[in-house]
Amino acid sequence: MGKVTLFDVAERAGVSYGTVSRALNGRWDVNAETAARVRRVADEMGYQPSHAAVALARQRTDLIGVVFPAVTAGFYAELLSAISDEALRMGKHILTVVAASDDDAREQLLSFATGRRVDSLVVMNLGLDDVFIESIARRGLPLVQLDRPTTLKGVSSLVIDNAAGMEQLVDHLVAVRRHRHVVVVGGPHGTYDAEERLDACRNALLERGIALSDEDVLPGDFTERAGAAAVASWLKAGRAMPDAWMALNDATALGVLQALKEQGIRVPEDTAVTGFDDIYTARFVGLTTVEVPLGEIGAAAVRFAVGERVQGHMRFAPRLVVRETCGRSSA
Amino acid sequence: MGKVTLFDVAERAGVSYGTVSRALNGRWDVNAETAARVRRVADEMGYQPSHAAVALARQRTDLIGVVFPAVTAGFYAELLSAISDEALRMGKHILTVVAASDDDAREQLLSFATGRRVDSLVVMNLGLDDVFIESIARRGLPLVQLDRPTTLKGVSSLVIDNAAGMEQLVDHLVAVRRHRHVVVVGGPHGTYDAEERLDACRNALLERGIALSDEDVLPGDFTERAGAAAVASWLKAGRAMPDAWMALNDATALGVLQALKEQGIRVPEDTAVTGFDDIYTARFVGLTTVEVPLGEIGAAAVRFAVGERVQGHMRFAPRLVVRETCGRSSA
DNA sequence: CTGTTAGCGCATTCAC
DNA sequence: GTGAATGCGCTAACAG
Repeated sequence: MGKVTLFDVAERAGVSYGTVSRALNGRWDVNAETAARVRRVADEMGYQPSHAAVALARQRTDLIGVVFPAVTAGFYAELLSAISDEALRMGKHILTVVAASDDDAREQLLSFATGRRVDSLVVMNLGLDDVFIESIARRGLPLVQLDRPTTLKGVSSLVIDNAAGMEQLVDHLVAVRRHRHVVVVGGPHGTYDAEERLDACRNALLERGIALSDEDVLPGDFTERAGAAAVASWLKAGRAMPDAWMALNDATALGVLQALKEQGIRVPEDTAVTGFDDIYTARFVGLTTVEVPLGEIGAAAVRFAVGERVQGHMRFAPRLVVRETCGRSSA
Repeated sequence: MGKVTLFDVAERAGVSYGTVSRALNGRWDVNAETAARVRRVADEMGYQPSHAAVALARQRTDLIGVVFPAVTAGFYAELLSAISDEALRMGKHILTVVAASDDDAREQLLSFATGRRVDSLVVMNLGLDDVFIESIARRGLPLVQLDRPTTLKGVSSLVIDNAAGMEQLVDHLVAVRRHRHVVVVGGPHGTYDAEERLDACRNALLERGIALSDEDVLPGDFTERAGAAAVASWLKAGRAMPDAWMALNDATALGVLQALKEQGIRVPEDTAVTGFDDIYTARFVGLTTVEVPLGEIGAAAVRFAVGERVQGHMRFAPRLVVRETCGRSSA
């Protein structure tokens, strides 16, 4: 119950509390014997430094702010787990904010920056523009961005190698059977991942001799609903079922699959479906997709967040996960 | 860039910084005019109080520690979202720890308690015994437990009304078609939810004239693997396919469904399957289950965590979600 | 109502 | 090596 302070330990150990501070922080200029004794006493008394006091004195909170949007909370579970893990390993903690809206996110980030609430920030998919990002980075907080590459000063970025992922998917598609006509369901306009995936997809297909016409690219927003809507609109337009549906993320693919199923269209017999991300649900619907190494990304994010090297960039390659929605290679 | 302090504001506003503190904290004993001016100046200067200093002076961190196990991280996404939301609304923040193991969790909790890292704690499914829980609650931190009821002093508990959930499930099962033989796949031994659900299930079935023999209760641990294993062992034992499989949580049900599918056993034609929780994946496999109001629970958790009323108990009723795994009522 | 004065618990110069 | 003295930025109790 009694909160043990540095002072208490000092008294009990028969030294001044300055010495205790040094001993406990493992500094070189302390008599080894004294240090050992102090350490023992502190241990016996169950001493734990007050984070608030340390933070105030040292101007450092040991807190990493992690901000992500509510809509896709499930997707970030593994990432959060990895971040928390690595943070603990480094003696830091995670202050999580699930932002209900992009505006909320901005407000929180701003408050974090000026209020010195955290030491560094990890953000993702919040629709933040460079001007804003920079304005907060300039406040001195190292910032790690997980949704797109950046060259801003003081901000690091960890991104997915979307092209590599798409190529694996297309390779698999053509390897497994002949595909002449594929349609893709896109993601939110203006977001890096959505656009890069679309481009990569288009290129990869073209290399295999499959052209993507404008009508073959359906609008989407990375949600299941958009996937289902895409199928519905396609059917309503009376167009022939394509050989494959390529969704730019798994959530969309799930929507596509569900809509297809409701229409009695069999997968993979009548058409194929691919996703991107390999979320938890994917395996239960047999979705063929590419797995994004969230664990590695999370760990790297923390390292960049706490690292002295305030700036860095990494690209993570996804890995193909073959399940049933494209059929199995007969090769 | 320049960190604005109370002192700066005071100087600029021409008052002492004690007054600024009072004005900004909206205390009654300040001249309305002065307060307004101070507030305006603070605003202009972009003043933000230093959390560390406030925490130290006020002995309060405005932080709620949320600790949950990594294994089921996905399940907590919505809960975390709700908690974060309500916390923000109350001017608090969430310090999230995804504990890799129960031992990690204990260590963190202990450190939180003695190090005054957070003001209160929300914990769930960490395999913590009462002795431990009490030892940390006694340290003065309000504790909200989300996995089982408790009568410990200083700790609140929010639990699911498992009996209500099971009854709805069983009701649905018998309403939709005749069921004579049902088998259930259990959860981790010794956990409240697992045991209460099993009891409730047994009772609910008995009331409808369906008895559960010992062989009809398969061991499990709330994972997909356990669900699949249960089916496998059942089949290996050469026993006849039951009319229904009741899994005590959704993850288990997913495993059951998958194993069944691999064996070519159709659902719901050949047998029915039920779950519990209504996780995100459930809808994509058409799982009939009960939905746990995670949003409400999360919000309530925060309220208990920050509330002056340090102790409280609530029970949340799940809601039946009918999909396909039991067939549709022909009524 | 407002200015002054102690702490809050610790890190970190300085002297000794 | 170790003790004493400052300061981190703010709250709160105290005088005026």
